[in-house]
This record gives sequence, structure tokens and C-alpha cells, in this order.
Amino acid sequence: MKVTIGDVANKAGVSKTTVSRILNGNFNHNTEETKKRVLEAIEELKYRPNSLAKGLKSMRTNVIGIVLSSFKNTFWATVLEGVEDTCRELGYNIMICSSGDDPELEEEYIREFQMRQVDGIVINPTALNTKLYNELVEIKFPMVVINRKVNDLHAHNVVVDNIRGAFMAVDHLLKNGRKHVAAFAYKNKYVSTWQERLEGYRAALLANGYSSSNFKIVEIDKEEISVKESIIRFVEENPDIDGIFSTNNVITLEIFEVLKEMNLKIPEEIAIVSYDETDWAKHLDPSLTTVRQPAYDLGKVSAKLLIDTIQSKKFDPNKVILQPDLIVRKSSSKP
Amino acid sequence: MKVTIGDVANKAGVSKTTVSRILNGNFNHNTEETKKRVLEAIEELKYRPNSLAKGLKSMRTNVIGIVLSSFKNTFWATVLEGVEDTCRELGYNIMICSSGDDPELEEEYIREFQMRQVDGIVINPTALNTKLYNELVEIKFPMVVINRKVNDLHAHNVVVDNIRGAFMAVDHLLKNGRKHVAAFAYKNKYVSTWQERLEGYRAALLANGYSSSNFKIVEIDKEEISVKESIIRFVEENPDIDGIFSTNNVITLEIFEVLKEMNLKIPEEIAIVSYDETDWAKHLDPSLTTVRQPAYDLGKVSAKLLIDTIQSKKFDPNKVILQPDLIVRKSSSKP
DNA sequence: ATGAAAGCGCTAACAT
DNA sequence: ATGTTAGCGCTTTCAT
Repeated sequence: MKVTIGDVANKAGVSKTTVSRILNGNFNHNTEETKKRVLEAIEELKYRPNSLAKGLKSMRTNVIGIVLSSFKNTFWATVLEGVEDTCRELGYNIMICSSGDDPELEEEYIREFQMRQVDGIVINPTALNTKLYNELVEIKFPMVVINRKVNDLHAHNVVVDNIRGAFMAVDHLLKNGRKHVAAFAYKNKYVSTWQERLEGYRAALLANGYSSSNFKIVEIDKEEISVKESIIRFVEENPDIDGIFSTNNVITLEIFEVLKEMNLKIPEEIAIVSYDETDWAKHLDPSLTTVRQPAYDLGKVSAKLLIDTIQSKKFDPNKVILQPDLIVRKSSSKP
Repeated sequence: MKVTIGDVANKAGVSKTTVSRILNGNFNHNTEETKKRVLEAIEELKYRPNSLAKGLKSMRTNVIGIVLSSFKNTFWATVLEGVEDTCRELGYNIMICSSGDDPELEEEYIREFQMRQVDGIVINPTALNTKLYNELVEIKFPMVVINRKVNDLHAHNVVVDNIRGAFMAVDHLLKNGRKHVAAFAYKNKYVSTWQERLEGYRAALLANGYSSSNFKIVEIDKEEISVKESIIRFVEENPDIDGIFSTNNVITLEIFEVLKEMNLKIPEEIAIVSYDETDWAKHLDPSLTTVRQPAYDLGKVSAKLLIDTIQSKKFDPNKVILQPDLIVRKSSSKP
């Protein structure tokens, strides 16, 4: 049933070595004649090399692992596309999993990937397994940390500039005449993403002549209160708000709903700018101004960096910061 | 550097066989004492079995491959979640790829998966590689075809009832007083999904006393015309339309935009029902009535079926049809 | 209850 | 230009 390299060798009347050489493009030293015979034998027997055996011998699998927090987000789907395209181009396959931001699951999956001898991993870390991350760096396991930062970790890191993205968003609101701008984020002090977007928010206020007493930050603890409820509460308690910067598009959808229910006009009474750009942003009513992150590039750059590391065995941590841009639509028009 | 089963054996003062047995839970015949010593050695050496070697020997990798058309869609992200949860539960890992509905790429990826000795695949087929699919069935390669049907293929198939979903959508429009209902779909005669949704549309019209002369079907050929343009053209040429059934949510977003630009009120003048349910459907203005497909279950059932097949080696094709449901919102309210 | 030895399918150093 | 041989790390008969 299973046809092996030995079968091909027999059929072609040569040794396994010769077949192996031709298979791997080392036929500098082969007669056209033998090459032809081997290729024919492969064709006739429909031989397909067993990657397991190859990997066991060569200590390389040409598989990389990718650990995401969740698949359910256009952003990650697009990152994955970038990773996939790069991997295909360079001859790698992908094993995938999602941690759901659960550190134990994250560790379990990483261990699994290691046992499967993946050549390296791309990971959006929970940021809660510091010891594990450092162990991986220690043993020089090729790894690219994406999207989030892990403090003091001596590893490759590819992120999008969240401070800048948030700054652009909030600066845009202020420059367009908004005076009381609030920021909404999920509460999670371990995830650099949210923290940095809030930092960008603060920076924009300060740069526009406001002081820290003007900061209006809503950090939503999903365990304690629903997103919707916390928005309602905030808006009721802060009737002077005329601009909102939302760090996440699930929150944004809730904000749209709440404001409509409260009969607050967007953008006349309250302007909105949101992370991230999505398929539906331009179709909302009013169309949504967004901070677009270069998700595809994030995937592409990360995969490329990982594979370079695998192939060159160089490990000086590389820190790459990609830039987002602002897509201005109607939700942030002048009042 | 690398610690192998031999190192553990040495450290514990036993043979590799014994370590292997304990590793795989075959310690019916082992002293508590040896078991303990081996476990300790594993712990101390931080030994992790090499799955490649294991797979090479045992002819099982506990990896399945999944071939999608694209990741960029909540539907597929959710399917993937179902697959992942099931795989984790049953001890399998996932290799992933997307074909972009390109049959050559699809074949390339399947071959790759075979060489990597995946135990089986879950595939949303382009439906254009009939010969390949049949070859896989022929060699009894465990495979579950999902979401789409392939004519005359003797393989497992898990789909959602598209005729029924479309019927429910259109019947709902008609029962709520709409008289002239059109259907929008991508033009692709190979993909059963679109074909069946149009069939459901026709069935609903007939069941409500209309004849085939009342069918208004727009099949959009993306090569020839933009989605938006084809919607505009149709609506201009058919001013009597008062209901639209959209088979795809990208088309739906464009429909919303066009109707707003043409100042046609939803749902007063035109009602809309759309595939699929998404995060944003309830936040559109007006909120969108959708046909929800059990995506998570689709993933779960498919993965379970695949793994059962792998483990039991039974191959009588299993045809599973899951049922969608209708989520009624404002976009389809009575005129 | 434990071990020795063969071998899964491939590659690569070392012949020839 | 091609072949011989020795493993890669594991499981699995078959002994003991």
C-alpha cells in the first residue's frame, strides 16, 4: 500500500541515496539518464515522501506553530492570511491553536508544538506565562511575539504602534472641535495593547492643552458589568461628553446601540473613532472612522522574521513597530 | 541538549521499553516503584517525547488538516473554534490552510497534508477537484467534506440545510406582506451553497402561490461587475421590488448602502433578510434579520466524525444535515 | 515485570 | 556518479 523511497529505488534500479538526492535537488552529480528513470519511477508509483521520517532525520519539519487568542476577529484572520502566504512561499506549513487568553491553555499548546518539533512559533501572548516565554528564549526556540509586548523579554517582537494609533484618533477628534473626549477599553493590565491605546489617548489630550484632570477613561471589567451597562452608566453620568475613542470594535457596536437608544446623534452630539477597520465599518450609519492596523503585514513580517531566524539561527531580538493609519468617515465629522 | 527516551531510561536505570510503556499508560505490569522512578526522571530531565518519532513508528500523528476557502469570515472562525475544541478534547492538533477557492492550491495543500501524514482532513471543497476527491475516497483517506456538497462523492459530508434556510427567509418575507421578493447570490454553479439557497428561494415563492415567472434572481459575477453596481442596476430596473433575500452578508452590506443612497427606506419600502448571522447584524440600522447557521456545531460534528473515522476505520459515508434558524429583527418588519 | 532488538522512512557521511 | 551504512527517537514483538 504505502510506497517508500526504497520502492522507488528498486523500480529505478538505483539506491535510496540516489533517489533522495534527486528528490532534494542535489542532482549536480547525476546522469540525466538516472534522473529521468528515478523521476519516472516516482511518477508511476505515485510516490510521496514521508515528512515525518524526513523531519526525524533532518531535525527540521518546515512547520511553524501559531498561537492566537481567538480566531473570531477580522484582524486575526487577516494576520493569519499574511502568515499563510509567507509560509507557502517559503515552503512551510502551519499548525494553529487559540489560547482564549488562558495562560494554562497557552502553555499546553506550546508544549504540544514543541513535541511536534515545529521549527518555531508565532504567538500573540497572554502575557501571563513569563517564566515559559523566558525558558523558550533560553533554549533559543525560534519565536516571534506579535501584537502585544512582554516586559523584559529578549525575543523578537512585531507590533503595531498603539500609542500612535490612539493618538491619531484622539487628536483627530480634538482638532475637529470636540472638547470632552472619553476613551473606552477592556480592563486588563497585562495586555500592552489596551494600556498603550490609553496612553496614546492621554498623550493626545496633553498635546492639545488639556491636563490629566480632563482624562475620562472607562475600563470595562467584563466579569463585573456588561459592556452595554457600563457605557450607559458612563454616558448618563457624563452628559458633557462630545467625543468617544473606542479601543475595540465590539465595544464600538455597543456604543452605537446605546447612543441611538438614548437618542444622542452621531456625530452631531457625539463623535466616535474606533479601533479596528472592518468590512462593516463603512456601512454603519453613520459610517465609522477607524484606526486601521496593517494586519496582513503584521502576519507577513512576523512569519518572515520567524523563518529567517529558523534558517539563519541568529537570535538577536528584532523589534518591529508597524504603523496604523486613520480612516476618516462620518462618525467623526465636525459638530 | 535534546533529551530522549534513552536518557530517561538511563537516569531511571530501566530500559527504553519500560519508559515507553509508562509514558503510554501501559503500566498494568509495572511496579509502583519503577513507575515512580521513571516519572521522576522524566520530571528532572524535562523530557518531552518526540512526536515525529512516535508518529513514524506508530503510523498515527494525531494531527488533522483543515482546508478552508478563506479565514476572513466569522462563520469560518466559528467553525474552526468547534473543530479546535473537539480536537483538544480528543488529543488532536490542527494543521490549517486556505485555498482561496483555487483548485490548484487546494490540491497542493492536500498533497502537503498527506506527506505530513495527517490522520485525516476536514475540507470545504472548491468542488473543482472531483478526481482528487475520489482518489482520496478510493485510498480510504479519512475525510469530512463540510459546508458544500460534491456530486456523487462517496464521502462523509456535514452541511447546513441551505434550501430550508433560504425557504424560511423568503417565506418570512412573503408571510409578512411582501409581494415582490428578489434574491441575490454570487454566480458560481459549482458551489452547492449558493445554488441551494436559490432553490429554497424558488420553493418559498411556489409554496406561497407564485409561479416561476415571479422569480427575480440576481447572480453576481464578480469578474464582470461590482457587487454595488449590479445591485443598483437591478433596483433601478425593478422599482416594484419590496423585499430582498441576500445569500451573503458582504452583498447585504452593499445592499444597505445602495438603498440608503437611493433613499429607499428599510424596511418600510424594502425588507431584507440575509445570510449569515454576525456580530454586527443586530447593530445595523435597522437591525438585520438573518439566517443563522450552527457554525460551531458544524465544526464540532465534523471533527468528531473525522476522528471517529480515523479511530474506527469505518468508512460508510455519513451525511449530516444541520438546521439553520431565522433571527427576526427590524429589517424585515411588516411594511 | 522488564529488556533486547528490529525497524518505521528518510538523510548524510563516507566510501568507491 | 552512485552505493553502503548508520542512525534520527520511538514502539513493539518476542524473550526472559
